[in-house]
Amino acid sequence: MGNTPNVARRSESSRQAIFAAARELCAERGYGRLTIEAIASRAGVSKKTIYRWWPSKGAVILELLDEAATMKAHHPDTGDLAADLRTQLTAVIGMLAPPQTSALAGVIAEALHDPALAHDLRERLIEPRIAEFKNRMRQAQRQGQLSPDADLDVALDLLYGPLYHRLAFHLGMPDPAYLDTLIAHALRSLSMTQ
Amino acid sequence: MGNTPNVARRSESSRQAIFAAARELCAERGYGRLTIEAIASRAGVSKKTIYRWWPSKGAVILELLDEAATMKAHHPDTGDLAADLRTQLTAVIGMLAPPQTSALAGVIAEALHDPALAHDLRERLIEPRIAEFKNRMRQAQRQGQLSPDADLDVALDLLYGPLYHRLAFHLGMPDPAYLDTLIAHALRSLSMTQ
Amino acid sequence: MGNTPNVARRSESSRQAIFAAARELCAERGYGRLTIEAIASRAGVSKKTIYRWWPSKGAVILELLDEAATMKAHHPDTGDLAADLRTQLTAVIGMLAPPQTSALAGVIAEALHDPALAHDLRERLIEPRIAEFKNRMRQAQRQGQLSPDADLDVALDLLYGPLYHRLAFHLGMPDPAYLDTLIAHALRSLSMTQ
Amino acid sequence: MGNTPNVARRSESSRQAIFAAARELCAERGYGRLTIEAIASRAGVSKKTIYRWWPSKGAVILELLDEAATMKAHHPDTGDLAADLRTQLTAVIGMLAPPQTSALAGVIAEALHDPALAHDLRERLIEPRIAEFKNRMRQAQRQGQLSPDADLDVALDLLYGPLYHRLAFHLGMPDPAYLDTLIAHALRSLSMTQ
DNA sequence: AGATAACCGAGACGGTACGTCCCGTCTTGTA
DNA sequence: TACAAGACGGGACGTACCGTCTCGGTTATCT
Repeated sequence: MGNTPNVARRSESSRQAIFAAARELCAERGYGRLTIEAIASRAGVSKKTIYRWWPSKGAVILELLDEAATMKAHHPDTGDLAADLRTQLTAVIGMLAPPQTSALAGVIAEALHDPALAHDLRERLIEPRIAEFKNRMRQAQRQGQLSPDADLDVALDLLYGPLYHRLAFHLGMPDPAYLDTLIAHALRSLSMTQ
Repeated sequence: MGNTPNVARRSESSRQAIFAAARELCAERGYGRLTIEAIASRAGVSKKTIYRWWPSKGAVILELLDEAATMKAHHPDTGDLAADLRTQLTAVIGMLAPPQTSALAGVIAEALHDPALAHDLRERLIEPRIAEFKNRMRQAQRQGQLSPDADLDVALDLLYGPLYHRLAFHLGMPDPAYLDTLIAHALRSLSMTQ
Repeated sequence: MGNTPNVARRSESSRQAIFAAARELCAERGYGRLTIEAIASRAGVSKKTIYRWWPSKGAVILELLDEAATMKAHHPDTGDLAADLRTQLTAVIGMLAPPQTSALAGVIAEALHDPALAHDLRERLIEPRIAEFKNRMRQAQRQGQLSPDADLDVALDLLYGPLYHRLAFHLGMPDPAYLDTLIAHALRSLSMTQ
Repeated sequence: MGNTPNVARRSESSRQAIFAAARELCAERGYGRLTIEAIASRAGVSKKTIYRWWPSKGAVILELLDEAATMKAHHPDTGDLAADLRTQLTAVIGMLAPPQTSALAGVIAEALHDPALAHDLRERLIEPRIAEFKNRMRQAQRQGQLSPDADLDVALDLLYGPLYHRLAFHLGMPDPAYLDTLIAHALRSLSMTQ
């Protein structure tokens, strides 16, 4: 009574084994063929252990992506907005790369019919990155590289939209030259006063 | 003269019953909970009949969408480009509407891990519509509403991209006012000389 | 208008093709894996044509066996009863030979759960042969090789029983020496007066 | 001390439910119309649970028969060989009774095209009973009721053969009087010196 | 220094759907 | 009208995973 409650005595080694297995299997078979059973088996872990900590395979992958994402610096600020955007967009393109085996593309697909996963995806993975993006854009506004009037929601849509449009219909990711063209169009339209 | 071959031929009534069942079930349960078994059962059709003509539920939905799409006129040409784009984009937004039960969103999700479906989705549904879009844009160029130099691939990315970006992360579809803002930005940047 | 009615215009060539296909497939895959579809396909015949003339695959095989059986002389009468029985039993053993691919064994198995087939099997194939057997035995009685009191039903049971008992439990068919032993026991007990 | 291994173990209640369902359904519909699906459904068990432990419906029925058989005393020894044989044969006749719904007849039929099942049928069900039969016969030899020279394989064939011959061709099982006649013939021929 | 309670592996379990096979019926044109 | 071709509704097959559930065993705090 009145004593400290048990903290979760979660096994970190199991957690890492699960992530490693999930990453490997996703790369080998693609997200669609990935199963909890296979992850458990490959990780040498009981299925129960996975279900104890995550509600679905999407949640495992989401946490894995989140962990990977937070390990990297994001939205570099070299002072050159267009160059920094190119760097960042190229990184995202790399993560969506072959849609078959891209963990991120898999989670996006699953989230389309799983509202709980969609919620977590937006809240834990996407919105923090959107905030970072807007911070970088505001910094550009302060530095006079972008009009102070620029609508940052529009900026997000114009810059990131093409990637997901192309992902959705397998139109191929933009090559570097075309990416520059896109960035140029977006920045140009954002910097014009209405 | 050139008469019908000696084969038992496909039942049109089964085909329509399958489409009707698929449409209903997708609306009721969402694409993710849709199963071939349920479609067959609701349509009063054997599973074999579905598998005889389509390789997966995605292919059924794709053909259904294609049939629905070709029944409607597309990319209206009222002479007012921005208005016509608003009309068209609003129609697409309507099809993606609640991602849970949108047949189109479901096919997009499935195509992310099914290359064969992805191929058909692009070839049968998307590319013809992209061609229509570009025709409309070329018409606008002829009419002087759009710079003759405008890059139509960029146009596609800037105008449609935001929809799929928002779909992917459940950011909510653009409302009419914001849609106009997007269209304005896109057209503005396209019409500037490089 | 009082003209002659159409007699059944059954195609004899189809009938023979069906029998040939059935025989081959039964030998190749065994009776258990034999299907009407495969017979039709191999025979170059429509399934409908098979169903028009036979109610089941068992009936096809039964007719095939009947046709084969009636082409051979049965129950030879060389004057030596034991030798003739040995000849006849050896022929039957040959027909039951590898139970997997024996058409006769297959029909027997199927008749165990198909009363209509069982009826036809008994009536068309078995009872005529039982009658022949009894005729031969009666001839032996007339010739003094068998007691006139011998119970021919018992004779049938004692002589043929061992084959089916061994068939049922895969105990291996009697070899020639053992077959002679069986015949000797049977005839001895039949010839004793009670 | 040699304790239980660290594994989830088989559910005895499921096993009994499966046997009960199989028994009932076999009696209701006959072995031929018996399906794994129906057994699973009636037993309130998943199909996988059946397939986990048995390779086919024949194997389920075989184990069920084995279990039932080992629960009863066999080959009684009252000192009267003919009477004991009559008792035993009558029991077997009862198990083969209506071929449609006899589980034993069903397994025999299936074993005719399933070598693995045939193997198990012989090894687990039949050979132990043959051994019991021979023990009883040897006891009779010791007690002077049967010639010490009697060939026990022949005895088996002559006594049990008629049952399976009659089963195979739906000739009707022997009635008690005829059964006595058969036993008398068999024992007589076995007890004669060669 | 136990006690004890959560975690862990293993994997059986009731389910649902899969995609396939074959059934027996039917439809369509040809001969 | 018999036939080949083969689509059809139906039902069972055997498999794959789902998410839940016991089972013993192993930790790792908390008395």
